[in-house]
Amino acid sequence: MTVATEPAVTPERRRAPRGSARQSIVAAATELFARRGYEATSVQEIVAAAEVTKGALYHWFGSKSELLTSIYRELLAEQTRQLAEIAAGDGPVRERLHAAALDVVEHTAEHLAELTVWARSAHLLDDEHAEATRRERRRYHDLFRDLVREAQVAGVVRADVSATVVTHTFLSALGNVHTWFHPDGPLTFTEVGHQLVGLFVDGVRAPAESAPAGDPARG
Amino acid sequence: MTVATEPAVTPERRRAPRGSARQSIVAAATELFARRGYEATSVQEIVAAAEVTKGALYHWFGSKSELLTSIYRELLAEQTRQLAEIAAGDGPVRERLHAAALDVVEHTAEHLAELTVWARSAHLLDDEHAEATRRERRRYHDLFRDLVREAQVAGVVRADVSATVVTHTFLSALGNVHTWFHPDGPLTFTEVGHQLVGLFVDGVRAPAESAPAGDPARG
Amino acid sequence: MTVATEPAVTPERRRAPRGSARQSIVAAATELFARRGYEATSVQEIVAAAEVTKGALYHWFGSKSELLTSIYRELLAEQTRQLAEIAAGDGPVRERLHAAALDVVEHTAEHLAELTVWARSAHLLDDEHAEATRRERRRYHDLFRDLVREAQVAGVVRADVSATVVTHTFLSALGNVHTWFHPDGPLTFTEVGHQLVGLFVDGVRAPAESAPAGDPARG
Amino acid sequence: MTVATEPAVTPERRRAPRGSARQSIVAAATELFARRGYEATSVQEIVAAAEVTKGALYHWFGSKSELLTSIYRELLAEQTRQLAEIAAGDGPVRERLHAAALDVVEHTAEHLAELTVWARSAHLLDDEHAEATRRERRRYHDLFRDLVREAQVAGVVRADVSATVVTHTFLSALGNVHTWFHPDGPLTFTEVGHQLVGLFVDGVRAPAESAPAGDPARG
DNA sequence: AATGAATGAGAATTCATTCAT
DNA sequence: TATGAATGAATTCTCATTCAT
Repeated sequence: MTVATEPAVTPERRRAPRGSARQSIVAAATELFARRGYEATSVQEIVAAAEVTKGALYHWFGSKSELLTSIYRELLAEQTRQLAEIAAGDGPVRERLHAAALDVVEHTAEHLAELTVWARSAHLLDDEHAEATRRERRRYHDLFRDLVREAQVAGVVRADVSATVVTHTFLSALGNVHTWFHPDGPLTFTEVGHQLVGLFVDGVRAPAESAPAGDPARG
Repeated sequence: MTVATEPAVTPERRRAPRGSARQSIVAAATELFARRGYEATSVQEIVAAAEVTKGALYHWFGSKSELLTSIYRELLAEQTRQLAEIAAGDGPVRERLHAAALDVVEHTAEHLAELTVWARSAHLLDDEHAEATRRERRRYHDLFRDLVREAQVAGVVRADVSATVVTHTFLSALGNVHTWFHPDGPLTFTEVGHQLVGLFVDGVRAPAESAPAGDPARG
Repeated sequence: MTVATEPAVTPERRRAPRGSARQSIVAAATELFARRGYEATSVQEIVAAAEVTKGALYHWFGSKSELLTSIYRELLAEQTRQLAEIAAGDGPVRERLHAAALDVVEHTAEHLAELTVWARSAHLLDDEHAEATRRERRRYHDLFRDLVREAQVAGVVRADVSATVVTHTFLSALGNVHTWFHPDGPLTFTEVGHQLVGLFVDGVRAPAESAPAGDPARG
Repeated sequence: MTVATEPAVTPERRRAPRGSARQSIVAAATELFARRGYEATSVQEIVAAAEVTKGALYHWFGSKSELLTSIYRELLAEQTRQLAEIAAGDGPVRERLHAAALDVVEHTAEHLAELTVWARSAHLLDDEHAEATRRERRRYHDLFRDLVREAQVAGVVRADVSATVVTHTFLSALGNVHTWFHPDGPLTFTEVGHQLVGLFVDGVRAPAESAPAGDPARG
């Protein structure tokens, strides 16, 4: 109070525009996590890339895992919003389900890197963070499963396999495209995604053969 | 124990003689990696659980990653052997493909924990180990894909989706059952696995509806 | 806010006006320092508990140590005031000394928590703060010692032990009651305090035995 | 004792003689903790002073607090051993009690620095370490208290003050000599200690005055 | 075939404090 | 009379690995 450290006029700002640190951190972390993996990326590297200090990072995020969680939750929230919108549409359920499936494909394509990181590192999180995310993830899953159920009731989707299994299968087949998809392969991610939806809907069986009784594949 | 890993003629023992430290290490590591993850398990914890010393571990394994790799390669080798045998059988391709699919399910069920570890941690390995495993993994994949191709040629599997995509989809759907399967749920793993094969073969579409022209689900 | 802390006529405000942040800070810090220790309490925790911001704390106190020092100096000032008053009384020295001793007991009982903090953390302070407090503390000590000396001269207190040792012993025995006193034990703090004064005055020797010549305990 | 840390012939030592790291660490830590305080001493400083690496320190001690605890427990064990021996002697209880008191004084004098550290920092320890030490500390206290009780029963020590209070008072008066004793003052520590035992035994009252009825100090 | 003390580099995190507003 | 984002240096601790024995 007795010390007037700074005159009224401040000639120039020291660093970046105020309040932008958080964004830089998220951007840098997303990029680094995606490229090198969560565990292999040190907090030091993140702050260096974001051009902020460690203190700033810990001002915004309580821990490295909270940072990871934050990134994922934003993604998840966006995707959930989209799915909820599609599911609440008023077209026939078959169309809504199909649109939902394609939406998952699109979203996965757009955020392949982040989702890959998540898939590999979620198990490292402490319970606190894991729990919150699990609830949100579950909400997303339930939304999709309810759509599948609606389709089963409407006779559009086979009812001899539980909606839960159908949902998990589809979502995890997509959620792991990162393990084998190569951007420089013959197909774009979206093409692959559409083939995948096709497989999911019709199965691998050649059309000619379609569903004869006593099929051994029915086990 | 029930598996005779030892062919009649073995010129020299491959590795560990009578009940040695090596086995304890592998057992302990498998269990810990599965329970806590590879990165979260320290070498110290492994040797404590295996009741051996660090020196012993480094006597048998050059590094922590070599230990992880060893565990996975043994699994992979066994699975590849079985698949090769099935693929080389002389029944109709449809049956061989189906048997192969069920075999993947069974094997996955038996080694869920180890496979989970692998799925999460493979990306952490140094190039040297990664490369060797990738080659073997690729061999397994190719074996399966060739079977799919054979089935496509025979008109048993639809040919409008690449055999590679079909293979990856099936394998990764199965490879990620660990993310959602709960042993105390209503279905056993094997039941889930069979439903999964069913889905894979016939798709989710309700039979009645089967493949009408101009289906919107066909995009 | 509901409390009118403001007497009608106050020439100038000493410090905090109406229910200000300063009081919340002192209250919160006292409580936290007492419960968790000075070093283990972060400035962040203090401001959270006081429901003010860091800036506010640093507005009122130059540093964390100044905050600690402030708390202690207020206590010390109060106690010194009381002691000075008692010492300056006009009763016989024996009575004044006894009253002083009981006053220490009462005051210690009332401020056990804060005094504990001080005893544990004073050594951490930077020289500047340490010095100021040391002088005041010394003044308090000297006041008590002078009373003891007066009592020695008057033949009320034994003269074969230095007044300084007597003073320190008594004050430090009391100053460390916190290490062993439990509020839920059989005695109240005040009862313990009185026993302590009794011990201090008469010693532990059984009265019957009192002071025979050549007592081995005198060694 | 059973371990001969020093092999007869060692061609050349890389650094210090094998296995000596632990001792260097304890020595360095004791010295630094005593001089600068526990919290103010960093692990870095300890290893620098001990000429070992951080890893070595953490090989021998699980944490900084474990190191502190170890130092104190050794001290406590030694003191307890001595006290037990004295208490179990076969002289009259008055003599044994007196010997015990002097032993505390001697031991405190010898280890003033370490005990000071402990007094100031014990409250920082995590529960695990605190608990173990508390039990041992309690054992020491009980040993002393039992001796006091025995003396009370024998009529050597006044019985109107609980043995527990007597014990605590004496032990904590001594345990806090560090707060006021200056080595360059007029008295040696041992002299002060003996005066203290004298005070403890006979009280501050001048002999002539001894215990008249209705003494106000008895309140 | 194994020991286990020691390494050394680097990890995440904390924290009192500052300062533009 | 505050605010709170940002600092930056220090802190404790971890861990895979080595190596003399």
